[in-house]
Amino acid sequence: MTATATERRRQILDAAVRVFARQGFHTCRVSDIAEEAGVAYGLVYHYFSSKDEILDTLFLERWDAMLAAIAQADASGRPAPAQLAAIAGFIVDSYRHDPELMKVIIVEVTRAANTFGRTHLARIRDAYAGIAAIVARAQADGVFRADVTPEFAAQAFYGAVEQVLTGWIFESTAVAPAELEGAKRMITETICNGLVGRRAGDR
Amino acid sequence: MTATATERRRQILDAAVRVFARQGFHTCRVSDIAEEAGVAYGLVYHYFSSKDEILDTLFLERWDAMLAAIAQADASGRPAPAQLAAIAGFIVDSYRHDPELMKVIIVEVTRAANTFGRTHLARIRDAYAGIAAIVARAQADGVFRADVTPEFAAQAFYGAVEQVLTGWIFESTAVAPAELEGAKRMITETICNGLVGRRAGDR
Amino acid sequence: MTATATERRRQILDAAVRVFARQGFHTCRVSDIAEEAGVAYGLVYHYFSSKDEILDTLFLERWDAMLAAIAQADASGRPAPAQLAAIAGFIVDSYRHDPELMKVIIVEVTRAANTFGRTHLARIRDAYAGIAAIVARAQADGVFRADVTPEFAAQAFYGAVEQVLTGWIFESTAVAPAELEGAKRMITETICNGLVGRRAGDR
Amino acid sequence: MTATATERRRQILDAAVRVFARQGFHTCRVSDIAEEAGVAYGLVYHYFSSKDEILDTLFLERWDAMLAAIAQADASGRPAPAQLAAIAGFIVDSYRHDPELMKVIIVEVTRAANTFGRTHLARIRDAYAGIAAIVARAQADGVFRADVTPEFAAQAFYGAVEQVLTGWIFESTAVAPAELEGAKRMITETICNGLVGRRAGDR
DNA sequence: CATGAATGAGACTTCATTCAT
DNA sequence: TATGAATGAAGTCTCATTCAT
Repeated sequence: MTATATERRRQILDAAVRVFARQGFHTCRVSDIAEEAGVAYGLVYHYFSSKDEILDTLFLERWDAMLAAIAQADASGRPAPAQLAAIAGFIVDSYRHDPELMKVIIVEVTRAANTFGRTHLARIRDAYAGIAAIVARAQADGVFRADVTPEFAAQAFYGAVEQVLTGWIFESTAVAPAELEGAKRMITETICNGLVGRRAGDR
Repeated sequence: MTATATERRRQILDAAVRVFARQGFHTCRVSDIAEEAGVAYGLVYHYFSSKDEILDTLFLERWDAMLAAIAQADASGRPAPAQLAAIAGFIVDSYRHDPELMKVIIVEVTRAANTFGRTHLARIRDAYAGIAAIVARAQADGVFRADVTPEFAAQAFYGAVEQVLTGWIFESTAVAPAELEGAKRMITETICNGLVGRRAGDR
Repeated sequence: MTATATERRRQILDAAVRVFARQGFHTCRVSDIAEEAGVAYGLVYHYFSSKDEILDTLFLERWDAMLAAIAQADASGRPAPAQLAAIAGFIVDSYRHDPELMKVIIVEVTRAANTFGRTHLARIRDAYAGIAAIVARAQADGVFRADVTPEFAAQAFYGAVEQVLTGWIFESTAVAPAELEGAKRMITETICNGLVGRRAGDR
Repeated sequence: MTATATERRRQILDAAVRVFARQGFHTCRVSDIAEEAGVAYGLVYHYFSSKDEILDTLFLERWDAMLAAIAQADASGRPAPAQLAAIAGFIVDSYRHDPELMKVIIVEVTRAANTFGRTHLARIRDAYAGIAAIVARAQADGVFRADVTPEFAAQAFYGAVEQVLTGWIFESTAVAPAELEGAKRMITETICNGLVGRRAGDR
């Protein structure tokens, strides 16, 4: 049974995720990807025009899902904290589902200011803008304070999430499910209510 | 008048900052650094044993200052929010003073999970630990809530700060002083009191 | 209605002429030929054993016609200048009829001393020898001077013709019919009677 | 005793001539040139930015000498046939002095319509134009017939010369000095006075 | 006959590092 | 201390050819 073109592409993409995560984009060779995928060297170039395009593809696939998640949270009509919680949850679940892919995206793209980050800057900013929009609406509704700009709030929120993932990425061992779930709660808690304490609990 | 050995080293380091910031560590060549510094190619290797060592030196110089700032904040005896504000202020001021150096450190080291970030992992974690210690004490004093782990809080705080800097790094234009100052306030405000609102306003 | 095997071969050969002329033999890919012919990649290898064989075939087809034309001129019994004029005319008409094919043959074969020119050297020399034979007979008949060797004369004649074609080949625009006809006359005129002037005008 | 930069460049250029002549530009590898020159692979790229540039340099060096020879012939004030003889002589002597270089220039540049010939088209045409200018003046002076355009005459003359060299290039053995000298005479004789015979000899 | 995916050897070029002067 | 020529390993990408369907 032969693989279809789509399956072959996926086979190579999946192998690339593992190789990029393990060795880093710059350090790995295209031959590593081919070997990991179990295909001939040249076949990689049959499906992708360059090593760059493989990473671009991986990023765009996942980032579009991210943008969709943000859009969905925005459209859900739920309270802003719940919307932010949904976004943080989506990102953490993305990590739980495929930590290697998230490692690649964060390390090689969203934080690579001179290479892929620059290339995909507009797409990346779309995500920040989506989060900022949620914040802005909550401010207009009087739910969020107005003395923190929506753009700043979005950066702080997203930065906190990404840093938590980065912490996991730097660890050698797998992250316990409880820690993943705990992180979801703590991110939203921290960003929405702050380290000082919860408003709801006040009297 | 000939430059002293120390001055020559500094001359090369400063040139490296500009080149790394402009082109990225992997993309630039050692000859680019030499050219930017106005010295001969081989002289770079007289003062540094490798290209890596240049970046290592730049990182360690600055990161030690960062650790010192954290230690100083920790030892200041001020309230935890003020201590965190001091740290955020230190980082933002570092960016104001030398945005290229901060760009290099963030883009090429603290976020480079497969290369320099791995090399300097212990040092980087020292910073997180220092922040976490501040949080932990505040929790013990009942100033900070206890349902967010100090380690997590440190990640969130540092991640928010670094993401704000990353936003500036990705911009092509210089950041206005007012924005820098505003960021200092908003970081601490957001992390300590949350987006929902200030406790001080409650009664 | 399906194409016959012969038609398919021709279809591929004709496409190859256009591609070789446009991009050059070394620069084009077999896939370019297949695409130009509108057939599948692998089909080229069903009809030809290699890329080389395609060019070999194109050359031999045309060069055999050239040898036939020379032989026919030789056998015509007309005066040597008329025989040379017939050969020059044949070559120029070949260009008029299919400039791309002549470009390919000249650029990729007769002038490719290290590759195809070496392969087809014997065939190419047959043409020079045929022209030389005409000259030799004219010398024996006292019509042509004897202090220019027939081999040299053949080279000069053929070289002049090929250079004229090369001039056209290098031009981007089509050659006017009048220029083609003028060239026929001038080639023979120049080689037979020289630039100094026509014998007929002498007394 | 170390070689100067100029000597090293020359060493590589000379090696390239031998390799290009032996194997052809497309067939040889840069490593062949380095090996032939007895230098490290990378040094070739220290002196030349690409394989192409090596050939460009070789061509331009020689072609500029050719243009100078044509200009000098043109300015000599001698009769047109003597001027053409001087040019033919220069080219033949160039071949005698360095047959490999002339092989490379002819095979890889002046006849390479899709690659280097196209690149250097303007320079190549300068030579034809220089020869045409000599013819045109001779026509104006009534020395050359006017019913052959100067441009055509230049092509025929240059083509005859280049074809004679091509004949030598295709041979495996060295060309006898007598043949070289004979060629000089016969080229001019043929182009100026034609195969039919010399005007001067008429009565 | 026809298709186009699969193979893998090979070439150019880059550039960190060394070293002779 | 200073120079920049010299080294050569390594990597990306190309593309002729094969082959399973």
